[in-house]
Amino acid sequence: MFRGQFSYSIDSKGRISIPAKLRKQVSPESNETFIITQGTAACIDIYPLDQWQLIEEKLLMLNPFDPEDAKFIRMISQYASEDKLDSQARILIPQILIDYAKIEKEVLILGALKKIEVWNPNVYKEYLKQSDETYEQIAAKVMAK
Amino acid sequence: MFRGQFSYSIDSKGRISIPAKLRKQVSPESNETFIITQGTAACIDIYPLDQWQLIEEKLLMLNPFDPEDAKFIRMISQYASEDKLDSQARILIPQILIDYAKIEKEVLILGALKKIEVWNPNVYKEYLKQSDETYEQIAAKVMAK
DNA sequence: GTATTTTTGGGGAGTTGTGGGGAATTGTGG
DNA sequence: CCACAATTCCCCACAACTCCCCAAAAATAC
Repeated sequence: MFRGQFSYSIDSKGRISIPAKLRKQVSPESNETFIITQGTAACIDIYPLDQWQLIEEKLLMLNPFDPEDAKFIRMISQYASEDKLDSQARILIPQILIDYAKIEKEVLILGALKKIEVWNPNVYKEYLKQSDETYEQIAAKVMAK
Repeated sequence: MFRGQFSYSIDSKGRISIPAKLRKQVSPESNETFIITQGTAACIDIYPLDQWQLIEEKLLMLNPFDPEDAKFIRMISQYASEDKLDSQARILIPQILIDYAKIEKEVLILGALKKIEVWNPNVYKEYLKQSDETYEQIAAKVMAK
């Protein structure tokens, strides 16, 4: 399970180191392979291979000849790219996702249970501000389920 | 499994390179052979041979004397053409499909799980706009299943 | 304070994407 | 059956990009 936040940087080739603490949580089955994709928020999501396969299983149950299902498949697949860590434990982020998440130099890496999120630190700050509800209120609501 | 999007171009002879990342996902049984056919959306579908054979199995179970079944069989078969990659990993797209998908010079290649789709980038942009739902909403719906 | 691990930077070989020449094949009309 | 045109197929070439490796700097552990 991924936890915590880390301030890192992205280099001129679009690579980001995966923090050592997070790396240790990745299951060996994933074999240092990750799927990088568009986050549902304004960030980049990084899934270990085994976690992503759970998502793909659901996509495979859809009917590709149904227009609506086909659209889901396109929207979810279009930004997904697979990559292995290089010998320095870095991962290459596709330019299209760097643009989507408005990432420049500094990045904020968040451990989010089953996945890892990569944010522009300023965008994340704004995102937290947007909500009218406090952490306390949100917690009460979510944890009541 | 095919994933991701790639901006490529079609050359004056109607050939398109299959992105290396997608090529690596093709099973060896398909032996670099693909079926190119009309997509159900405004695009061109490219199936590796082994995947296409699965579709043909389903088509064979249809009743060719049922008017609706027969029509579907005609429509999906009429433009289907088989081709192998050339030594530069390109395939030739039949002119009739280039016209159907309104492809000019730039093409957007989408990995869509079991098949590869080829779009005119502008047509695809319009197609995505038609949806009222955001990526976030669609993801929530699919993953709830 | 030293040794090890972790993060960041960059050079260079190999692969990939694009363009086009020319031989072989196909189809058409005489 | 042959000649011609058009198309298809196979090959070579090159620029751009990727990926792999080495290495320094910083942080952490001992």
